[in-house]
Order: sequence, then structure tokens, then C-alpha cells
Amino acid sequence: MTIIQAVKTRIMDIDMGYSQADKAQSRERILAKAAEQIRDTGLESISVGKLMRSVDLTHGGFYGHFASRSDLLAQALERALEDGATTAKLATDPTKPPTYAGVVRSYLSRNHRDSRKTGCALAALSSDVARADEHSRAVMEAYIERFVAKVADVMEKEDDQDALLAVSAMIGGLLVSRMMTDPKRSDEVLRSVRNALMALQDEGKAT
Amino acid sequence: MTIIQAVKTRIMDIDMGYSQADKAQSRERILAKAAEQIRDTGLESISVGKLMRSVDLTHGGFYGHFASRSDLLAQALERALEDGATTAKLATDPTKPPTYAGVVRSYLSRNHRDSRKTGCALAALSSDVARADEHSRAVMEAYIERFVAKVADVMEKEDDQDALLAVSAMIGGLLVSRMMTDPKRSDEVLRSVRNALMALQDEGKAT
DNA sequence: TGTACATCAGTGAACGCGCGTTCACTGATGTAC
DNA sequence: TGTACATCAGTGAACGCGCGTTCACTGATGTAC
Repeated sequence: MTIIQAVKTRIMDIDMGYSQADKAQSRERILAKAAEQIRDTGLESISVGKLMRSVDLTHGGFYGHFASRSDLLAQALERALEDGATTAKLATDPTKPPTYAGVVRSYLSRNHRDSRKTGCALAALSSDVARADEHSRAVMEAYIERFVAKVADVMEKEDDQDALLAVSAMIGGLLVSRMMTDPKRSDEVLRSVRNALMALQDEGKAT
Repeated sequence: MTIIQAVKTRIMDIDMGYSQADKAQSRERILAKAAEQIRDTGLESISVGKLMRSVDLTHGGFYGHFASRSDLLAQALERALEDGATTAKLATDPTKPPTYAGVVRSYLSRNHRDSRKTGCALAALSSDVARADEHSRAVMEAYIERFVAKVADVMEKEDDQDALLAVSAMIGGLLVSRMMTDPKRSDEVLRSVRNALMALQDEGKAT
């Protein structure tokens, strides 16, 4: 790649353009934005026209990237789930092995509660997907099982009964904390569920 | 009331009509249907025209009962929450005092999982309301607190830390079980969370 | 009891609007010579 | 390297459709005499 080409690419990063490389980038920007938006305002809140405007494109170009709105929604759901899992992983210290306490603390943190757009899609979209078609449910199911397996692993328990409780309580607790209009009570919900979940692990070890 | 009037009233029960008594009945039918539908297919799934058709009325009459679609939605949310709480109460044996085990068993039952339309609105609408306006959140918040207080009561614990865990796990567990495409795994989720929550109470009593 | 009139629950045509989708077009990109 | 042409990412007008809402109307209900 010559210097001139490199400079061109840089300019295109900002200005966008019509090259084939730009196309992949546009698609990525549309999908990333959609994945954020569905977590923030729900699956049904996506409008093709508004979404395209929000990434500085016009609505007509949409169908060069996706077959239909419903096709985008399916892909955005997967992206949102993957993105939420990645965000969770990035929040942990990579030099240390992950711990149960670490997972619970970070999932039920004020930071996670306040960043719906980038947080866990399991909590953000559970009601929506529970009433969606079987394919969407299967996709989310897979991420739930991944989460359960991860939690069972850090809990060091044989069966996944306590992991299922912990995952249910984390998703439910986050949802409940997001409902609270009083910030203090919301914090209290997070703290209580966190503490109760920690106690669970301690008792498990004692017996 | 004469016999003829009584007969007339009976006929109207079936045929509907134009009397003032019928109006209250129509409003009730619209609201009850809306409360079911939002739990089944989400707040945004309500269309004024379709809703009216589903209760054998025409769309124009809607505004004789509600100020706007958004007014209906707010009232349907309250109704759905109240309705879910009533359904839960009806499921318990009124001759015996309610128990923690009873609450958990009935909330995390296959029956509850499979009856979204009549079940708990906290689970059915949590994601939707978490991103709704503050008024809707405050309404749902009140029902969460009622549920937490109820659970804390039957748990016979001083603070509500374990009740918050139980409520979070019940809501989350029901949502997770509704996501599962494999019925066996779905049953397993319910059973595991139920068992884990029961164990919680036992351990609490032991210490 | 019977008649004349007012009320008002419910009807359905009409409205403006935003939606998802299509398509002829533009002009930058990329290629062949 | 420079020119001619093909490709194709993105544009924006246009479409049919369902939506929430309004409103003139209908006819059963309810009341006054």
C-alpha cells in the first residue's frame, strides 16, 4: 500500500466513499448502530430510514447491505449478544483468572445498569425475544447457556443448579434495578442481589 | 328491575348495545384484552384498529373510552400488573397462610411459564418498561416493591436482601425458561432455580 | 301506557404521516489497454 | 503513465400500506309529558 493510498483510506474513514472497502465498513457501522439501538430502545424501535440517517447514509442504500428489515434485526440480535459478551470480558482483568465474585460484581454494577446500549443483551432484550420467533429464541438461548456454563465454571460446582440461579438473579436483578426510579433504591437492589449471590457461593463451599 | 328489563340486559350481555351500562362493559373488555395482549406480544404490539376489532367494535369508538393510544397503554400496563398479581393470589389455597415455598413453586411453574397472557407482567414486560418513560417505570416499580414485601414476609427475614434475590431470580428464571426452545431444558431451568431458591431459605433458617 | 324528543355509544369514511421496499439514476472506484 | 469503460456503493423520488386520530352520522336508549 503506497503512502497516497494510505492517506486516501484515512480520508475515507472520515468522509466515506464508494469503494468496495467502504461498503464493508458501512455495513459494519449500520449493524453496530442497530445492535446498540435494539438494546437501548427495543427490537421494534428500529426504523430503516432513521437507522440509515443515524450513520449518515440514505435509506435506499440499506438493501445493498441487508435483505430486509427483519434480516437486519436477526443479525443485530446476534451482534448485540456477542457485543454484550465481549464488553463483559473486556471489563475483567486479563492477567488474573476470572472469579465468581468478579462476574457477579461486574454484572450487577451501577456501570452495567447505566449502559444499556453496550451492556448485556440478555437483560436488555429478554422480554422481546421471549415472544419472538423460535430462531431468535434459539440464538439467545445459546448465549444464555454460554453464560450459565461460564458461571458454573467459576463457581466450581458440579451441576449447574446454582449457576442457573445466579444467571437468573443477575438478569432479573439488573432488570429490576433499571426499573427503579429512585437511584438509591436501585443501588440497593444491585448491592442486595450481589451480596445474596456471594453468600450463596460461600455457603456452598462450607457444606 | 322488571323481568323484561332483566331479559333485555341478558341479551345485551351477548349482543352488546348502546346503553350507558354497555359503555362501561365495552371499556372493560377493551382494557382487559389490551392487558392480555401487551403481556403476550408487547406494549408496542397494540394497534387501536386491531384491538377494537378483536372485541367486536370499530376503531372510531375507541376515543369514546380512551384519550389516545398512549393513554390506553398506560392503563393497560397497570391492569396487566394488577391482573398478574390477582392471578397469583388466586392460585394459592385461601384456607392456608401463604408460604415461601408456595410462592416460589407457583411463580416458577410450567403453568405460569406457559400462560404469558394471564401471568406476571413484571416478567412479561420488564425489558419494555425498563426503557419506557418514568411514569411507567414508577408504576411497575410499585408492583415490584409489593412483590418484594410479600416475599420478605413469607421468608420471615428481617431485611429484604434475600427477598430481592428471590424476586430477581423468579423474574429472571421465568424469562430464561421462556427463552428455551427445548421443553426439557426449560423445565430444568424452572426446577433448578426453584430448588436453589428453596435451599436459600433452609440455609437462612439454619444459621 | 304511549308518544315525542334528547342523548350518546358506536359506525365508518377520510385525513396526514411514517413505514418498508423498489428502482432509475449518479458519480467515484477500479480495470483493461 | 494516461485514457476509456465497466462496475457498483450510495442517492432520492415514488409506491402501497397500516397507522392514530377526527368527525359527521345512525339509531338504540332513556326521559319528559
